[in-house]
Amino acid sequence: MTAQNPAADGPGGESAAGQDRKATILRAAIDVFATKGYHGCRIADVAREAKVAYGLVYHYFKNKDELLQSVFRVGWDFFVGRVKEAIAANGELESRIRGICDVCFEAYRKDPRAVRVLVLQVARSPAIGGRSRQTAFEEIIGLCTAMFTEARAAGQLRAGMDPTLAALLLFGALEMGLTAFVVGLSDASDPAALERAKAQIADSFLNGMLAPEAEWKSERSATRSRAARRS
Amino acid sequence: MTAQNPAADGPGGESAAGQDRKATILRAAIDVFATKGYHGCRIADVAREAKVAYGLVYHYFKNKDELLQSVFRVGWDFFVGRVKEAIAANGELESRIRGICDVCFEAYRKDPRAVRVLVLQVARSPAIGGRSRQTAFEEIIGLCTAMFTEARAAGQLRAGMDPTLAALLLFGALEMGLTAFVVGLSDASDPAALERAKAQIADSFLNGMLAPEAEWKSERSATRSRAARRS
DNA sequence: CCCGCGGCTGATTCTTGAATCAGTAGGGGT
DNA sequence: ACCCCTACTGATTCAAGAATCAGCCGCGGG
Repeated sequence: MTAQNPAADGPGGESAAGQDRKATILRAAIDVFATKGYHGCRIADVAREAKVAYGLVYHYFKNKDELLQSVFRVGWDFFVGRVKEAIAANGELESRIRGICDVCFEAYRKDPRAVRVLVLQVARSPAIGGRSRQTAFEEIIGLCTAMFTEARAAGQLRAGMDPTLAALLLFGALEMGLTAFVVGLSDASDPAALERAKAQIADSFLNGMLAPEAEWKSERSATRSRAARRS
Repeated sequence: MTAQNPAADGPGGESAAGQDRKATILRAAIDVFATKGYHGCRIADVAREAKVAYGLVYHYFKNKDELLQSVFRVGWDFFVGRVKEAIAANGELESRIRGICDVCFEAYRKDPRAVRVLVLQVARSPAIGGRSRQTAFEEIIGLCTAMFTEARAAGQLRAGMDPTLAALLLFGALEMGLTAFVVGLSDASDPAALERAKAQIADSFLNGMLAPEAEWKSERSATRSRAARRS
């Protein structure tokens, strides 16, 4: 008992301390979902992890589903934002792809738990997240499809390659690569292993995806990538 | 009580009928899990789908989890078997890969529901299936890792490519490709779309994975895939 | 004919855990 | 001084649905 909250704001204003607590709960939710899974945990677990009263969770979140929803939205929006940046920051297809790989692996390095939740819990699961999962999925795929469509127009895609399928395969490769770490099949504690995996995913994806030299129109800057490919 | 007698066969009725019922329930479980998900359905749904009394489900399966376990084991064993065949039936890396792609897409064509359950429900999920998920995952990946290791020894792998990672990427691509259909992002009702996707997955994977001509020792038969790449 | 046995039934019981709610604390406005 | 509003608490309530169990039905054998 004894609600020990030294900070409270005036009426009508949002309490900074309140946002603090909310963030704590969100964080705890990520950790608990990551270890026990959405269905495998109780709200009590989240409350305990956050060191917060059971009821407070319901003070900030309508129900368990909204909690998951929030975890997802925060994590996903961040991720999508980073991917957009990676695309915008690079003009060339290869560096864009590598940028996207960077974003994924960096996210995992920085917060494996969160990635685990996104990859393992939300991404797959019919009921969980309702329509937002489907939407989110299409959000990223659409983003990258556009990128690949542009690349194809520039003649950079292997002939006959569907841009949407290209987008799917990129994330398929990334997701499975990350899953290996998440699931413990690869050694996540070794940063070098992460780097190696990242590089190899990008390499194998690119070299299968880039059109062969012969067909390049290349009004773009002369690509060093050609040289890289050779070796 | 607990009628756990496997050797018992009814007089005229035959225990074959019993196996029949059990199979019916298993089939119903696949369909229900596929549409509503493991957590999203009740045993009553399975019973209704199987047109069987509620209690009979518990007559044949200890509990809900064992039901899922059975669904998984049956489906997965079949799948792994087919993959083994595909590897054994072909001597060359490229045809083996294409064979594996065939198996996956054929399985989907034949029984989308079952694939859906394997891909969406069991594959990801910490609690579900307990340790069997982990094991099963390693089963396939190990199988293919061996294949790629062999290929690398023969100089067919791009330099520096890790066999396990190669295995992961192959299934990452396949799984995501299939997911697109499962989730409705691609048109599953169009058989041509399936064929196209299958071919493109194999192509993009192979052309990124096969070592470039220059580095080939090639005691193996010259692959037409080289020519395909050119065009 | 009746006894028992095994496949089978589905209402009943029991567990779990989500969500509620009556209430405390304390601060700031009036 | 009072009031009220927001943050917060955790025992209590309640529904869902997993698992049980008391018993039926039809047959074959004694």
